[in-house]
Amino acid sequence: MVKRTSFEGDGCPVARSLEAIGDWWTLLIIREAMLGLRRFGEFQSKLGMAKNILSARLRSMLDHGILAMVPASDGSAYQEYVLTPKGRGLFPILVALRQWSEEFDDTPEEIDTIMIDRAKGRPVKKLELHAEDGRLLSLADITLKPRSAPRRRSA
Amino acid sequence: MVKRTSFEGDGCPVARSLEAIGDWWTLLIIREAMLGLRRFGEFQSKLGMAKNILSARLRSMLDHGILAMVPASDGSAYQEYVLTPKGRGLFPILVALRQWSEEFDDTPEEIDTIMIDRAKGRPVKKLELHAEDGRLLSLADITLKPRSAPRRRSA
DNA sequence: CTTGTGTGGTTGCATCATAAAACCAATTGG
DNA sequence: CCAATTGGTTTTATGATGCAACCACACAAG
Repeated sequence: MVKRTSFEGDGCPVARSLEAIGDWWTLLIIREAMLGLRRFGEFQSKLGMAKNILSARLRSMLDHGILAMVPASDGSAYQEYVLTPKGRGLFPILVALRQWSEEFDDTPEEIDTIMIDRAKGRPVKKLELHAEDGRLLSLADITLKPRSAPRRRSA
Repeated sequence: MVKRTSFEGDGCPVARSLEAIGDWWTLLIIREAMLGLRRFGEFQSKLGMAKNILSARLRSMLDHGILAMVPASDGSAYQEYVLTPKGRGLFPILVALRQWSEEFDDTPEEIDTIMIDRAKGRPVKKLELHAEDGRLLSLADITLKPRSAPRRRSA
């Protein structure tokens, strides 16, 4: 089996997230959903992607509980795709991706939008990771610990 | 050409980041690099991936300036792969992926590690997005603005 | 009720990327 | 110098992607 090496059984939470949203198009669909798109045709025309791929990704996100179908909206009998709380929880990931590009992209002049605080119209600050006591943490300040090592048979 | 729809020309910074690190294995390689792995064989045996794919991903990351080759380290004539500042800048993305899994995974008991503050040995807080004035921002509090639209030089 | 149009998909290929294994060169070790 | 390890490349098979064509349903007009 070649199977594209599913990360389902992996205990690494990064791998587990990638299992759900690591596809090529998934995060872009979620980005558009966060900007308010809801209909199949809206995603398809905005992203310019093949309809079968869009269909497969939407179904995968439904299965993962990232999107939900709501039976109505503007009166028509069609359905719409809306983010669940789990889907909205992806927001920091999108922000992190955006800010990495803003900070390190080789041709930042090609970036066409900036994220601003709606209330003040000012750019947002960088995402920050803090300790429980409030200290700002970077890569060098953290480490990983086994969770609680329950009886984990290597079955 | 089918070409997998490269996002190179896209002005969306999320797409631009995904162009560099949206591959299946790239973020896992970076995760291991952040944990201290440096050698080809270390990545290959730790991740259990095919060597040709690892080779292609490492080269891609070198091209993108995420990794660099350093000619020595422990005295041997081999080379090692180390994160550049741009590569270390991916840290918030990894944290965001991890925290999303921790918060929303359907089977969180399978997650085998937690990220802790090295100094205190306590779990870290969630990533937070703040406005310039310090207010905590969520998805509903932000919007996107065109970067520098006014200059309408007719090409 | 029949035709027409737009939405929301599915189905077939052709092509590309990925995976596993075999192979190979250079390094190191004895 | 011979053998094993490291660090890959090549080969081949299969799964994923992309495009276009097709199809089902809703809705509106005649």
